[in-house]
Amino acid sequence: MAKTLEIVIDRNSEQPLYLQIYNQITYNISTKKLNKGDILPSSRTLAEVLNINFHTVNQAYQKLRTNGIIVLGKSKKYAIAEGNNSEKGTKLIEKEKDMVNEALAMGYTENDIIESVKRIISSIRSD
Amino acid sequence: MAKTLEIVIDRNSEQPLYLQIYNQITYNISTKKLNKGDILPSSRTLAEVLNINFHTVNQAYQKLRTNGIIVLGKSKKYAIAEGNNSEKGTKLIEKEKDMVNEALAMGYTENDIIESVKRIISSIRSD
DNA sequence: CATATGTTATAGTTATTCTATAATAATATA
DNA sequence: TATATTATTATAGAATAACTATAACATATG
Repeated sequence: MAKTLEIVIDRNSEQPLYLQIYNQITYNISTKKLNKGDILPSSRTLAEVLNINFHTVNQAYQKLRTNGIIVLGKSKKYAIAEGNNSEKGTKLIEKEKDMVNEALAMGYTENDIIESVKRIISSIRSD
Repeated sequence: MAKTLEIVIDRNSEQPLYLQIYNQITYNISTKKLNKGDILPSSRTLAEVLNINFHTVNQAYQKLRTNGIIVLGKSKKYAIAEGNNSEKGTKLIEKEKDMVNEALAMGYTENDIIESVKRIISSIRSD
């Protein structure tokens, strides 16, 4: 069952719990701690581990599913998607736009932003 | 007073009103529709134009101020900040990380992401 | 059959967001 | 000086989102 999935939730974060789960699962995927085909723990199991309600985990799973990041097998278990889902990214583009605008308004130059993104990608790659 | 500030709010958006205002002001700045030193409309005035409560506008202004994007002059009016505020960006980096992780998990390659950011920057520059 | 799973439904609580008023202090303006 | 405009603070309430608690159902697994 599921690799040991490292998720830490912070109840004092301004970020909703379900988004914390969502983001940390994408992190686990991009750092190859989770790989294509890997099975996720059931929402009830993960909820118990994290000491939260299973509906909250479900909310994260639904968002991952909507974005094509995980898929439900006929075994009724969620797994990391095999395929590419680059067509699903309209909301992602919107987020990128907001992020870029914010950075520019803060005084970052175009180069600053690109270098920053490159640095982030490298640091993720080395995790 | 204040350049004609183009802000459109969408009450059906999933994004809170104050964030819509925040994001659109950063957009106006990065597209040079607002420039350093330009004065923003008072929170009451903008609230009336947008047909929302002035506290909501205030929330956006406070966030802009916290991020060093606008400053309050002794005239009691908010203006676009003159200086660079690149040191304020720790939350921005967190957002970038989440964005990059999400993109990687969706199947974007590193190059996809960088190209996407470059494309967004270009499109903003040409607005 | 018994268990584990996702899904749906209902209900309630808590937190966030948005609104509505009012008051105060500081600045600008007539 | 007096009036108006501004940000700020303080309350309070309404509306929405997030989180929790149970229960029930269908399906797949062992």
